[in-house]
Amino acid sequence: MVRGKTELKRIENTTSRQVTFSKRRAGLLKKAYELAILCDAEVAVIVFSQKGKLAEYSSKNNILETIERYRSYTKANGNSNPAKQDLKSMQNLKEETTTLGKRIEFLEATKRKLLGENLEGCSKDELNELESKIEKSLRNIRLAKSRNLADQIEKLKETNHLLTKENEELRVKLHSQYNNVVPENNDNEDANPAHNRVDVVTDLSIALPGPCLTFV
Amino acid sequence: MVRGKTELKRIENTTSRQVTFSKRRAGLLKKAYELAILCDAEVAVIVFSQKGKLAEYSSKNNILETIERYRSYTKANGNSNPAKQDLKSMQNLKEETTTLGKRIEFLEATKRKLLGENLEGCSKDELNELESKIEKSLRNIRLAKSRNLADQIEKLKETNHLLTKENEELRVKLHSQYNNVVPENNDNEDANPAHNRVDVVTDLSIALPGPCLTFV
DNA sequence: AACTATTTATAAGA
DNA sequence: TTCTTATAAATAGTT
Repeated sequence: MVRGKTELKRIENTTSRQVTFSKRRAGLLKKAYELAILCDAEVAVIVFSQKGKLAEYSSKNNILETIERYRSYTKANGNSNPAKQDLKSMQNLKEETTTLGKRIEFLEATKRKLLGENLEGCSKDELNELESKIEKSLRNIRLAKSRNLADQIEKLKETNHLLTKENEELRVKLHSQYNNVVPENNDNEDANPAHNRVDVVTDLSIALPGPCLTFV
Repeated sequence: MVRGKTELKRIENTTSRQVTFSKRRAGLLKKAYELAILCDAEVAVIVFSQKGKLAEYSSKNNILETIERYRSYTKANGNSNPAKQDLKSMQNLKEETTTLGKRIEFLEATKRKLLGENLEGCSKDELNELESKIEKSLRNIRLAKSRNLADQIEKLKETNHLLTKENEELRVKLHSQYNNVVPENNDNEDANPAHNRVDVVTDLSIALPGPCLTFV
């Protein structure tokens, strides 16, 4: 690898993954070829791209020879269930994979354009359309973010409300049981009621035995 | 290869052939592994040494999976007896369409998100990431638009320049052949030189017989 | 198995 | 896709 060594993990960018795939596939097949020639070895390589495209290398005339040798070697043969299938449905399935492959290609191209990549071939009209789509998308995303924040605030308020109520109840309870232990806090300089509540709870945890409320 | 590049032919010295085999076999398997990881490809490698020792690499749990996929792929391409087909191949093809279908589903979901649709299930982090991607995309699209416009302007200027020259030549020609027919236009009130040129050409088409310049 | 001088492979950019 | 180029990786011959 080169130009800042690559980490050994899936390349996320589709384009560069495909380019790297082409190059490395060629490299792998070349290495296989050299190994076979230089060392007189029997070598078979099978590669399927993500789109399902096949590439292969075989030092034999037919790669199936090597595969058969492999089967014998591993004694894993003896499968070959000779149940037969209809040619027509086979062809249909093959056509289907082709169709699906094309759709994947198309979707990947669309995705790249939406991400603002590979825009070289786009006409003015295409660019304008793309721009308005992306602007709309951005509005939607920001809307979703706002909603997300609003929801969060709503939930926090609710929690806050519940806590306040609970707190109030506790305070009342305390007041009735330990009439003179809990300070009224009327003179407390901190005007933030939340702080007052925390103070009360803290006092509670000191004043009362057993489990107590804590804020997590 | 190194230290005076090796010729691509069988290494005759047995020892060095074996040593080279070990090194290169390791290299080949490593390359296969990297290709599978980096490019998310399905790779199978089988190597038999001259002594018949087996080495293999497979990106799947079992190399037979890839071998079966290979069989299906080549059969589906019509490389085998068209009358009968193998059940296994059929199953593999079905699996393949399922895999491709899943990828399509994923790509379509990605596309919808990029278009700002179906954002309900997104977390805050997802939304932020999406937003920055889309902002980047918008910048790229606008850049492409600017380039597009700049190109257009450049081309128009060029055309303009050519037309001006052509026009000038025609005017000279006219002047020499019909000395008194073409007006000098010195008193023309329109200060726009482009308009002057069009006037001249228009005059030309009226004054002369035969084919004339037209602007398309 | 290590070393190291060179050749190869290849990532990024055009 | 193909070309170029800078740099990482592979490896032939040696120890």
